[in-house]
Amino acid sequence: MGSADGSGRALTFTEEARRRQIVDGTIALVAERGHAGTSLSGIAARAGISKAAVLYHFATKDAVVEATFAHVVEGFVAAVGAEVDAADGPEAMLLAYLHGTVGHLRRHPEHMRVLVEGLVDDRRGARELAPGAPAAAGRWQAVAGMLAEGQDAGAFRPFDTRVLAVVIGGALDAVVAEWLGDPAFDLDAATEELSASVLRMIRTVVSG
Amino acid sequence: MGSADGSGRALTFTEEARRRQIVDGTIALVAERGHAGTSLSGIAARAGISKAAVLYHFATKDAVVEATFAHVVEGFVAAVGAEVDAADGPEAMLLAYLHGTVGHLRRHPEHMRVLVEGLVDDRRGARELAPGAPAAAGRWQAVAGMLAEGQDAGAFRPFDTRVLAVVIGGALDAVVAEWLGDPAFDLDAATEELSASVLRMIRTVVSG
Amino acid sequence: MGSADGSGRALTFTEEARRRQIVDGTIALVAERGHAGTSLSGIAARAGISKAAVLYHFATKDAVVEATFAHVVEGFVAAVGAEVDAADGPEAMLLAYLHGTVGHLRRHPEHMRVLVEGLVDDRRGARELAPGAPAAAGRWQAVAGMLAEGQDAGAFRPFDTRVLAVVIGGALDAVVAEWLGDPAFDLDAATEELSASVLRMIRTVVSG
Amino acid sequence: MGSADGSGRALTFTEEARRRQIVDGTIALVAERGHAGTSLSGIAARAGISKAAVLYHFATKDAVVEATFAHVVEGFVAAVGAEVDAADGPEAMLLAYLHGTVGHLRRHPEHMRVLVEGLVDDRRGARELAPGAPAAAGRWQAVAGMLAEGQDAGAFRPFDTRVLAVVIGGALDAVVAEWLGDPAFDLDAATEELSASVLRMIRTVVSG
DNA sequence: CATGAATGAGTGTTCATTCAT
DNA sequence: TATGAATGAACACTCATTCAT
Repeated sequence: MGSADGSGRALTFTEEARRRQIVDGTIALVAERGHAGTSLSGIAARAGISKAAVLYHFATKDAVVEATFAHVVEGFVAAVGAEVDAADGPEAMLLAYLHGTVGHLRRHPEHMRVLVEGLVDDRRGARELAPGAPAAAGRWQAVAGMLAEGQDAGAFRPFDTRVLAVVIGGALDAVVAEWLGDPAFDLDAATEELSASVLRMIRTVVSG
Repeated sequence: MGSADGSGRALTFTEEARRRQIVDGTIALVAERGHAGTSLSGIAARAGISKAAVLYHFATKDAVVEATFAHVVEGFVAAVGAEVDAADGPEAMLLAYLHGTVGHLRRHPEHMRVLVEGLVDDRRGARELAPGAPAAAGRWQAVAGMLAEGQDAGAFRPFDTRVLAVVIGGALDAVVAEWLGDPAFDLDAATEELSASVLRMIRTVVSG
Repeated sequence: MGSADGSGRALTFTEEARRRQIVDGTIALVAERGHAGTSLSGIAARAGISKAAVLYHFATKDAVVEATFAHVVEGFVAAVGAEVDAADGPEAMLLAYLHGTVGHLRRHPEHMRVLVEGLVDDRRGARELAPGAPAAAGRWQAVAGMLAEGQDAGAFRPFDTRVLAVVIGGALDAVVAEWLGDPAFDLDAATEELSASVLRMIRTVVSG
Repeated sequence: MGSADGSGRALTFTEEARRRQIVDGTIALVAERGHAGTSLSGIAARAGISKAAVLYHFATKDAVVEATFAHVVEGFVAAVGAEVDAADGPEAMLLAYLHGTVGHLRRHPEHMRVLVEGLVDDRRGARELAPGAPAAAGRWQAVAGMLAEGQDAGAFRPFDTRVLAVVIGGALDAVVAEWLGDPAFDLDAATEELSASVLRMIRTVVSG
């Protein structure tokens, strides 16, 4: 059955390297053709190994996709988390989140599609990446947390934190997606505009 | 050859009914499984007819998908357009757009996924619904127009209209998507919150 | 069941006209795309009527093909037969056959492919036009007859008439086919060369 | 991706064997039902493997057909070429060609149809075996060469070599086809008669 | 540790044919 | 007399998966 089990046994160094190679190929492929256009043989070709080899390391194509998603999310959380942690106060944290997200995705545009096409149950019960569905239900829970903190500190006006997290998150995603679809789109300026708009949304006092 | 021509000749009543039946089935299927999970046989089964019968009416699976997309967009534009047209002034129009969109999608939740997975040219030149891509490049152009009008009228502060259209559109989509993923989500309250937030974003003067 | 029966009932004038229209379309289509590329809908489109209408007049696609073949053979036999009948003596008749065939096919190049792809039993027992098979077994029986006459008259040397009929027929077909494949091929000159060669083959005395 | 690449890498022994098995099945099928009646599933069934397995080894059905054609031509050219090369002088070479062809096709009657249905570009640009078309335009170019040599040597009378090559080739094909359609046909006697007739056609001096 | 070989289920599409009208 | 509507069977091809080696 190979080593693609969930037994928790430590992976060898080579093993780990192969998995990375496969995951990286998957990211690139999804970025190019979307999830629907990403076949196992495509992944294998990208990684320079055989289809069977991929399944030796991952048991299932779905497992590859899940691992890829996990890897991307992990990187995202780490990068943005670091920036957020370095910020002081709810507002600075929120801005750090916005800038951190944009910065990370600008550095890794191939991660965008993997990230945005959330995990969803398809008809066969298998898990599949699909669009238009809220990824993992709580994609913007971190944002909601910051908003709540800001409210507690009296810096933000009263509002439903879940709703505003969704609003801010959706706006953020849309801005990055716009840039992805049209590289001429000025992402920096847009991020500034977004930040300003978000502050207006949440601040208790807004000055012209 | 069937009647799946583009000759513009008027369709018979029965023909029109069958096409609707097929399009409706496709909408339902896309809502359930997404575009990637929507096969011709699935569509046929949904409509209670054979695969060949679907292709008798539509020449190609792509034609079915395109017709479905067109039908959904048409309905959306008609519904929201009517509400917007009935509104007075840029701000009212924008709010009408928000409420109109939410209202329409609440009445037709199955339309959401068809709408959000925009038409995109895939690698083989064929047209295919794909996620994460700004549908038809100008999905929020109407919003941008209202924003520009509001600025001209001096009611809105200065900002890049394209960027704010994207921000507002993204937020709107996200709110509806959240409700779709969790029917317990209070869509009405969220829409109010969204409206208030959007007004704060764009108004020259913001009061409490 | 329509009128496509073999009851021998006289066909109405309109009926006859429709059948001709269908047969003519089939000839054109076979000439363009070969038998394999000739579908019922192609035939119908060519004739400007519906698929069902074709089958109203012909019961079966195979029947259309057979009728087409019969029509073409009939025309061929009539044309060449007339020229042969007008000739005097076995040698003149044979030359008339060669020139008659070439002339007829030059006037009706679309008939060539219908003629050359002989009738053959395919796997399902249905009759189908297929290449490389001797059409109707006795395609060159007429030639064999002339050869026998010439031998009886002492004008031709002794040889197996069936074999030489096959040889002459094959050569004739090949010459016409060459012209069909390359219109620059000088068919008149080739026919002269063919005639001269055939005479050398069969004459008792050969001069020069 | 299978091994159906054109990379020129050497094929494994087993791989080569499978390909032969598939090609042989295709030859048999074409002989039985003609190219039009030769489907991928037919080929697979003949080879005792699944459709997918055939496509594992050959990328495309067209590739199977092309490989089959190439294999048959190769065998034909090798066999006839050897006999021709062993002959001395244009006349002997020509006779060797006739006897070589007949002998080879008698030993491999299934090759006839593959050989005679030449490679032709069909309307969709794909390559397909089609009837009635001069295979590869120069199917009898070798014959034309021998005829020219004979003329240069003064052994053959003057004539257009292309035309006589077509005539001789057509006659040869027809003789073999006649035998194929009727095994009772005495192929040896026919070949002798053909040879004699051809010599009469081309020799400067004809005796008796 | 990795692969070549194979497969069954499924893809969209074409085809000749049927039948109610 | 003709057709619009529908269909089942077949078509070439793709896919994720299995398994002996």
